[in-house]
Amino acid sequence: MLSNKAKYALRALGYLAGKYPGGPVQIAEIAEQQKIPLKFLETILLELRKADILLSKKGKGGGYTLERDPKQISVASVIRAIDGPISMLPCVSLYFYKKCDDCDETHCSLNRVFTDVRDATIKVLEKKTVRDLI
Amino acid sequence: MLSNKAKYALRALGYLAGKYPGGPVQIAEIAEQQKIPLKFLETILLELRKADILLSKKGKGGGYTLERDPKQISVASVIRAIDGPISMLPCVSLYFYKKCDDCDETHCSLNRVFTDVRDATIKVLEKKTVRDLI
DNA sequence: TAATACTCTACTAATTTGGTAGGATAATAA
DNA sequence: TTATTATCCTACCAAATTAGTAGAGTATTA
Repeated sequence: MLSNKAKYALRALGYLAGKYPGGPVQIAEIAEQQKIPLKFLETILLELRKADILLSKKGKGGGYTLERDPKQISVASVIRAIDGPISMLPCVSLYFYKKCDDCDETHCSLNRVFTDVRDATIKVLEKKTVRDLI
Repeated sequence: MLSNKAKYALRALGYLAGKYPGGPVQIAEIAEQQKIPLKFLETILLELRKADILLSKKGKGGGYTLERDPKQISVASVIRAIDGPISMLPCVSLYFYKKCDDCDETHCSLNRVFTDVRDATIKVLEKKTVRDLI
């Protein structure tokens, strides 16, 4: 399951995609329009900026904009930035790999099964973009 | 991510599949062979029995056996029994559906995206069985 | 009737989730 | 230069979930 945080992130990005290209949009506007708690959204957008998904501008007339065209931002990258791994097991994760301590991966049947699951899931999530969230 | 509990469940079922068909296998044997905490495994196997995945027999010579042929037990059904939903959003879940309170599903873009993700993931998980976990 | 092995309820500690508070910093404009 | 705007950042907190453990109860068999 996606966390609430990731859901908010995707909703916020969909909103920004709807305004792309265009000037900076303020957190407060996104929070109000998408009904997301303002302070929570602050921390979320900050993370998305650190993940090179958003650009920010401070001061009057400031706000957030997408770092690039909505079609170039995959849903997979957003989930990874907020929730971390997409895979169902650490030992099959591409971006958050972690060795199992109690199995040999070349022979582990769980590893084999969940590698296939990962491939199927990620194939869809890499193809879907923020453009699809408008 | 799968919970530890689900991982243990799958490992235990893989072990039982390796002995199928055959007499009852005791919790203690599974726990030792698969290095799963005994008392934790007790609660897990109980849940799998209640989900009609395992049969149990009490008393001397008792233990657990698969309820049916390993090929007839999907990995999807095991995950659902232990962790619950496989989908990434409650509003696209087939077995654990829950309405979003803040979006109209027929028009919600998140719903559309994660329905496709669900279909891809579940297609694999329904095809994989406990037989693949031996 | 004693031993075996699952059953069940309840409890606990650690981690994660879903936020909030409040001040710091940077940009703009009067 | 100073007020205003809006993001940045650290720290905190409560509730929920996860990962187990404890211990007594029940059914089966020999």
